[in-house]
Amino acid sequence: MKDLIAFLRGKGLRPTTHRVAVARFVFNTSSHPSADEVLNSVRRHCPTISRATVYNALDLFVKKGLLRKRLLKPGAEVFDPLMDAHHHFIDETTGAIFDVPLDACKIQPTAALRGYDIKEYHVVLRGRRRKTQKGPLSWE
Amino acid sequence: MKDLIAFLRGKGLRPTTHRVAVARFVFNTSSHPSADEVLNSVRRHCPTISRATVYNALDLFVKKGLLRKRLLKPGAEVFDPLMDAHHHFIDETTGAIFDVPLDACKIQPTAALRGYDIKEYHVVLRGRRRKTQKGPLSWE
DNA sequence: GTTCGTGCAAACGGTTTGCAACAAT
DNA sequence: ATTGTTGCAAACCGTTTGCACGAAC
Repeated sequence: MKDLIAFLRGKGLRPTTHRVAVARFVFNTSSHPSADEVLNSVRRHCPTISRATVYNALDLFVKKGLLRKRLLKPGAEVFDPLMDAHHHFIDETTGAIFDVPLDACKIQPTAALRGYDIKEYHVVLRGRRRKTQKGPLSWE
Repeated sequence: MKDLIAFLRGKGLRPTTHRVAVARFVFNTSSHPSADEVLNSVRRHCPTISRATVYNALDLFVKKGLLRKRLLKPGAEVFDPLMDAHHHFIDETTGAIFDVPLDACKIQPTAALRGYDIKEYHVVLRGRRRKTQKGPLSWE
């Protein structure tokens, strides 16, 4: 993808083959993959890439503000390419993680939160996804 | 503590010395410790206890519904003795985690959440705690 | 030729597991 | 005797680090 190369270059990152391979996967999924899932997926099309290179690329993307690392499942941190503030829904039967738009669950901070300067908040919803819906995001 | 022994026994757990030592620490802190922090604290008063015993006790407490394991900081899961649904505030300067009552941030689910059967939700607030407050919980 | 990127392997930290000894019932 | 509990050590898994080679500027 041409614009991925421009995207990386625009952020001051040299668009090396491996970096682009990692970027192509991680910026085009909403599956919230762990680093090892990224590694395995990228290896399908780029079998020579090493674990360290994937970790380097992901950490670099996080440091440059292209990607976010999130605590959403036990055992491994996951990567989320959606940089705008938003929330998450976790299907407790499948473990699948869905993005939820920020305004889908606005909170009303009450007096109990006096004493806290809230810079951001993140809601994790848990439950089951109804089967009648289609597509990963009901708001798309 | 006498009632801790009764508490454990009431849940079908034999109140062994080590189990009570773990329980005494973890049910009387709101510091959201990791398993290793529990180990180190318990070892101060019970130097012989092994890592496996602490992990066993904590997992047992979680399985019996006395304790909750939470994804609140990177690197290690933390334990929370507050079983009623509630939220958390994380001070981004100190990393300290504070409990926040459930009704302190009620959410208004919007139409965007059609398609999700929400069983529970958990809000993580981030920011800074104002110094003028005292005590770990502004609602105490 | 100096910096940056890569691969490999080792190290690391938190957690889990296998096993033998022991205590409780 | 059977079951449950403990300690030790090793294994395990995700991640980080050290280092040498190679590519890019």
